[in-house]
Formats: sequence, C-alpha cells, structure tokens
Amino acid sequence: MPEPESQLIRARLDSLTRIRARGVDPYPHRVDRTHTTAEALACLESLERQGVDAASGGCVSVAGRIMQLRGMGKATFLDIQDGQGRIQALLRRNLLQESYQGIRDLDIGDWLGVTGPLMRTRTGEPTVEVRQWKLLSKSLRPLPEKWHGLADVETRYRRRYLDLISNEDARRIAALRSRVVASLRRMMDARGFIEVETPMLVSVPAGGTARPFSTHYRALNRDLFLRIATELYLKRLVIGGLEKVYEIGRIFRNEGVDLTHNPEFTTMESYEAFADYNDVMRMVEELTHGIAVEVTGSPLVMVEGETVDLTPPWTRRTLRDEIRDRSGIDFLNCPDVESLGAEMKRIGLEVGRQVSWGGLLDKLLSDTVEPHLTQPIFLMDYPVEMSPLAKKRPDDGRLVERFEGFAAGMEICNAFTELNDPVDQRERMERQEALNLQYRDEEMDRLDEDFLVALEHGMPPTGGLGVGIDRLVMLFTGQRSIREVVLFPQLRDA
RNA sequence: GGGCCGGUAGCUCAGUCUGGCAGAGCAUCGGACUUUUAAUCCGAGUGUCCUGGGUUCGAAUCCCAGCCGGCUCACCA
Repeated sequence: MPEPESQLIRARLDSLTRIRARGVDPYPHRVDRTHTTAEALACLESLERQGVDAASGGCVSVAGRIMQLRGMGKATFLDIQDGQGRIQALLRRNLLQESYQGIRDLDIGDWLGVTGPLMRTRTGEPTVEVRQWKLLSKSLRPLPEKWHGLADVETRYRRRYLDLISNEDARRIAALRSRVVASLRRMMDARGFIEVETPMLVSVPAGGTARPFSTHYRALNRDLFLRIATELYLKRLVIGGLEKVYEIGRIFRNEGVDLTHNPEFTTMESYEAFADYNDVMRMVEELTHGIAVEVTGSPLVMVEGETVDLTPPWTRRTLRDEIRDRSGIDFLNCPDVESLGAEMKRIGLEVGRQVSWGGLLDKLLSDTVEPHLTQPIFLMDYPVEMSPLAKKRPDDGRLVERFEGFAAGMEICNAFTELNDPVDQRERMERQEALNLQYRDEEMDRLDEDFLVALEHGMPPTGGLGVGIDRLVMLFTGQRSIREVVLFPQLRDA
C-alpha cells in the first residue's frame, strides 16, 4: 500500500475509486492492439503516399503509457509511448460523448489503449483520432518530470524502470545490448560453435585470478563457490571431443565496484580445437567488426569524442615492445620482484611491498600502456608468470602465446593457445597455490585436481577466448561506466 | 580505504559562502478553453531541507559523527 499521506498518490487512489464506481476495471485482462506506435506512423505515411484518406482506411488500436496530457476543455491531447516510440492521441467530446467524462480520471503514467482513424492535426502531427479508449492499468505514482526526465544517477540505477520510461538513451542501450548478444551468438553458431552451459556453483573457483563468492549447499553439506570463469569446464568439453564450444554467461568476482567493474558480469568464452591464438585473433577482430556493423551500422564507434575504427586487421604488437616503448622498461631484463619493482619506482610508479612479479607487471601495463590504447590493438606474448593456463612459446619459455585485445582504453578480451601439457599444467597450478600462500593479499589461480585429471586424458591443441560482454557494449555505446550497460548494477543498501 | 563534490516538494533545481517566514519550473488540485504538443490563462496546496548530535535567541545554512551517491586515487582483471 503506497503512503496514503502523499497528496499525489491520494489523488490517484481517488481516481481509482471513481473508476471502479463506474463499473470499470482499472486493470483489465487484455487489450486488442493492432499496431505499435511505430507501425501506426508507418501506416499513416503509407496511406498518404497512396493518396488514400486516412480516416477511411487507417483505423488503428495502439496501446502504451500516457506520457503527456494536454486538456483543452472539449478536446484532450495525450502522448502515448510504447516500446517503439510515441504517438499523439486526440480525444474529442463530440466523438466520444459520455465516455469523454472518464478521461478526467486519467493521469500521466497510466497505460491506455486507444482506437480510431489516423489523421494529422493542423500542425501536421500524426494523431489517432480516438473513437474508443480503454484504461489498461492505473498508475498510482507520479513519473519524473517531462522535460528534464530523471537525472539523479542513484535513482536511475536503483529504479531502472523509471530510467527506461523517461530516458530514451536507457532504452537504446538495453536494446543494443540485446542485439550485441544476439549477433555474437549468431556469428558463433555460424562458425560451427555449439553453445553450452556449465556450472555456476563450483567446488573450486579456478580458471582465473579473482576472489570468489562463497556459499553453502545444504543438501550435500558442501561449501561451494560461484564461478569466476567458465574456462576449465569448457576445456573439459573440448577434451570430451566437443571441438568448438562457447558459453555466454554471468560470472562473479568478489571485488570492488568501479567504472569498469561490477561483481557480476557477462563473458563469452570459446574454445576451438586445432586453433591457436593467431586464429583466435582473427576471429576476435572479425566478430567485433561484424557485431559493430550489424548493430550500429558502422565499424566506427565514438568514445569520448574519439573515433575508434574496428575494421580488421587490428594492430598486433608484443606486450614487451609496447611496455618498453611506453615506459622504457623491458620486463625480460627484470626477471624478479626486486629488479622490476626498482625500475617501476625509477619511472615514478608507486609500488606496494607485498606484490608479486605478475602483480607488478600488471600494474605497469594498466598504468603506462592501457590508457593509450584507443584504437583496437592486440598485445601478444605475456610472461608465463601471469598466465598459468596458456601454452609457452616454442622459442622462449619465459613467454606464453597469449593476447589481450584493447579498444577505447579498455581490455575487452583475453585469449591464448591453451596449455594442454598436463605435467606443465600441474606444475603451473602448484606454483599458483604457492604464490597464494606467499602473497596473502593477492589472488592467484587455484589448483583444480578434477580438471588436471581431465587434462591428463589429453586435450587437443586448442585456442581459447574470453570476451567481456559488458565492456563490448560500453564500446559500442560510447559509455564510460559499466553501470550504464548493466540494467541493475550493484549498489549499497539504500 | 583516502581525497573532492553532492543529498532541499513526486521530478529538475535555486537558496548554504554572509544563520532570520521553505522557494521556482514541471507535476498535482479547483476553474476556463474542440487542433494542442515544454499548450495557454486564472486560482490553490506542496516538505523528515539525508540521519543523529552540537553551537546559537534562532540552523536547510555553522560544527561533529554517520548513511547514501558521484568523481578520483588506492585495491582489483
């Protein structure tokens, strides 16, 4: 029950009472809609092109939310918004007779169905000249203001429905996100990948470096974690002979919230037998370009005033060259924590005490390189310390065949030639566990015995990929904050 | 976690510096108006000024603590 003390709500409850007193159901079960607002507009234009009198041929029923009400005495204009757009409706007393009285109890925010011929007013506004109308759902609370809309960021995130009602941009982003996912799925399917679903509740939160959410399963009296990645389960499927698999799904990381991080986010991971990271690179640039063209109509996206061109081929550079050019530091010449830390301090970076070598390099990358990567680029060949699941380069065991794709200063994907040597994999996971003990404040990957057993059965040479869907949507919509592309972002309790 | 900024009517915001009746527009309520469209015109009511303390004759305003949000730094893929 809404607070009855609110004058605005009380007025609407009074309307509700009057509507019921007339024997009208303010929440009827169905409506016969013949046209969306967009279809009605198209219909009017088509009739006009054919020179047909719209009033005779263009009777439509549209339904939507009342966004504006302009009462003129014996005529009332209202703007009806549905999922496709808006259209004006004109209600006139001489056409509606006794039912005209009832519009006194309509408010902005109510859902309404109107039926009548299409016409244009003197000013040329496409309009439904209403012959019949029906209240579809009475709204008891006022909407945000018509001109400025809803601006308060907190309310926009907490009550996204109000954001969607008032802000065209919010609707656009939600729809675009859906089309990005649909497009990606279609392209993966077309490439012969099969879509799979793997567990979200796992006993070992492995496959990435992240602090997990933990929970408890009562029936089996087991502690479980929410997955931090889909990687190791997808590889089990490749071992099982599903040669091209992918999963689009939510993963969970028990970490902070900022412009590019939300604790639950969506990834697309794919694994392709008999491919290596060069094949995956080509796939990433083709997919990204393909989605951009399909969804936005152009390979160019605008991010903070800069044009990002996603047309393949993207620049390919080694991580070593890129870091050396940006910072003057060659990480291969700094093979331990002391030397790398000293070099980083020399160029003015703050370095914590208890930080692993991989942790240092990660900071070096994100501070000196990442912000400059506006145009799409693949950084290749990461140090083995940072990449416990990637295969070493045949020519240099200090590096692995791994790349990350960047655009608009954001990391948008991570991929490698997958490590399929079970002995090497076991050693790497053991190394991660050792680092976990050594650097208590840092997250490392974990040893997953069940996965190692699977790997010992033999995994074919495989190219794997992980794409951040949220960041991809940020890229295509030019948004700076992940909260703008996640409908219900994580917030503190109000 | 640190720094900076913000929280006032349903919404968008003034007012805070320099303490003195709680404000505007939209929305709402009453009235006029049959082609308006940020409709217009006449009239009316808005409220936990984020919360709790304190200073003061008097606090939205000053001080302290806290809550929530934004940005940023740190942390973190």
